[in-house]
Amino acid sequence: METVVDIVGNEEARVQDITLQKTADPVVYQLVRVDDNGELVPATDDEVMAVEDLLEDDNSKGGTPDTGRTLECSTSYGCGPCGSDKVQFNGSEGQSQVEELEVGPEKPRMPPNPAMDFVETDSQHEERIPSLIPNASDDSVCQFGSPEGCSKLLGGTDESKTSTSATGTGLKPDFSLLNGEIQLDILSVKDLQETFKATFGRETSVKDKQWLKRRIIMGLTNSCDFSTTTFVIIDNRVVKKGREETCKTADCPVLVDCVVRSAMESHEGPSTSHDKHETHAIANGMQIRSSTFQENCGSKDADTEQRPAKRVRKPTKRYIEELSEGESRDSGDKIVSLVKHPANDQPSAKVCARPVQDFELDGRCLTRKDSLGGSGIQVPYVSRIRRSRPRENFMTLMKFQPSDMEISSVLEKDGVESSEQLDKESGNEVLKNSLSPRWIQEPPVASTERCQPYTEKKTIQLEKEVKPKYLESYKTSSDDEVATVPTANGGMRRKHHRPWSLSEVVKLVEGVAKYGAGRWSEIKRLAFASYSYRTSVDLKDKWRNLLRASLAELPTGNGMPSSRKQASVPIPAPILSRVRELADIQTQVPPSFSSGRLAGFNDSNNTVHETSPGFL
DNA sequence: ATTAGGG
DNA sequence: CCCTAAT
Repeated sequence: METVVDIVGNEEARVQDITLQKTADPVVYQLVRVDDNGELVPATDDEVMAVEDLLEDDNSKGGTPDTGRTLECSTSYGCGPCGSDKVQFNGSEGQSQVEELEVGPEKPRMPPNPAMDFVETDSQHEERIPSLIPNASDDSVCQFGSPEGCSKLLGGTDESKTSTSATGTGLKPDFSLLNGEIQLDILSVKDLQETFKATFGRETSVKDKQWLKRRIIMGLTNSCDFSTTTFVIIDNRVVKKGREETCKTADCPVLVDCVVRSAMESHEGPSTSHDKHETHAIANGMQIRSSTFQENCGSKDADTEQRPAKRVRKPTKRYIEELSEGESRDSGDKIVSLVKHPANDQPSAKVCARPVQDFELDGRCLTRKDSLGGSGIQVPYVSRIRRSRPRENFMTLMKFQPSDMEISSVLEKDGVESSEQLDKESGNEVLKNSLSPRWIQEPPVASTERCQPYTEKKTIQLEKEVKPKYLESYKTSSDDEVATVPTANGGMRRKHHRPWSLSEVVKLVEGVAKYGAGRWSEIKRLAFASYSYRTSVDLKDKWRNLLRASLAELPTGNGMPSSRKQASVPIPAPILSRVRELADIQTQVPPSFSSGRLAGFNDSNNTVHETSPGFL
């Protein structure tokens, strides 16, 4: 049994590129897996994430961006006669399988571009991606789709196909400059690199003129058609074309080879033909795909390139936008909101507090088609944001850390930072390095490792021990949407009570300290950007409650037990006292009243001061 | 659209 | 939390 992963619709068949695009554009992934029955099954969220992790890891490793890469996954599969697992990724544009099929015929008019050549450059540069792929069991693989602006996606998946729109738009400013390849020939490497940059918006370190030329030409031409690149990962290895050998070796039961190739590559030249074949053979399950691939390219032409035309990479809409506008995030936000997953309600443009974070979020739009066959509904979601219940996690943490000490220390730090930190700790985190499912972090080392020797590529392991149940729970827990429920009187009511986590409370307190009570919208925007739920009204209400709680606590004397309701999340005394202080400050505006205790807070702008520990 | 308050 | 009045 082999597992095949098809990545269709990548703008380019290189993982690296995909990775890059992720940061540059919202990327839409479609992950579909072919199960044992040969049915297309939507990949699970975890699988999608796994793929993302893979990509991210790869990216972080930092290879040369421009070099081709090979994705290799070593997974250990049993040798048994298992059905093949296939996973397909389709670009947003492509409709899953259907799309693939079309591909061949569809593109009669291939541009003459040079194919991309991984091969040329690649071989030297190959790198392995550290990632993962999972286990053999039934589902595993993932596929990445072509990155595209989400907006595009949303708008219509087919844009890409219709070369027109995309192309037409702003992508080509450079074109004029360069008039075709002719000029490219006389350019120096440096110039080519410049051009490359101008064309693709990113630097390249590649010095190979040919390569650069091709890329540039592609970039320019590309607009006209959409590129569907297919990566085929067979077993776990992704190989570029030309690596037949590896493929062959694949038969080794344990070790699987995943071959990734771009569709174009398969067409490539002379030697290619048989390559395809092999690939084909190798991946029994996937015949369809491979065949389709081949078809695609047919004509090639004038290019200096010998290879049949590869599909050209079509710059994504977003990419174009970025080039022209230079603005990165807004589309992302829009998209997100469209999708209804307001990870961040407010762009929080004013604050630079956490641009990076936001960007990360925005930049990634994950969409999955739930339906098989590509006709389905797209279920978009922001990928990496795993929202779990902060509170639970937090509480867990708290168990180990005496609340008072912990909190106070946290408070001592700068407000924002501390709160963010808390967040991370609480598992709300968006950052990838935050706690992620263990299956990603602790890959079960597969027995397959041994087989690896084949290539120099690095292997990645995709963990796929995700169990269905786990997944289920995951899904349910991750819905951070503000689920609303129609009420009898016709209004909408929030479905779930969202207990305030300590971290949220801390944030709120900090926010009040910084911006002042009453400026809820500000606090909301600045301090609660990551909590899309929690409206400014919520903040206000919570503050009110906190205030009450803090006051209730004062009367040391007596009746505390009955009068005071225990909040679901006990608010640490230090925080309550802090609340009190803030309240005092607010009300006692007059500076005249600066007692020693309040000294630090006289100024409303005041950030947390670290003095007087006793204070907190 | 945001706030303050009451329920 | 929701709802509403007042800004």
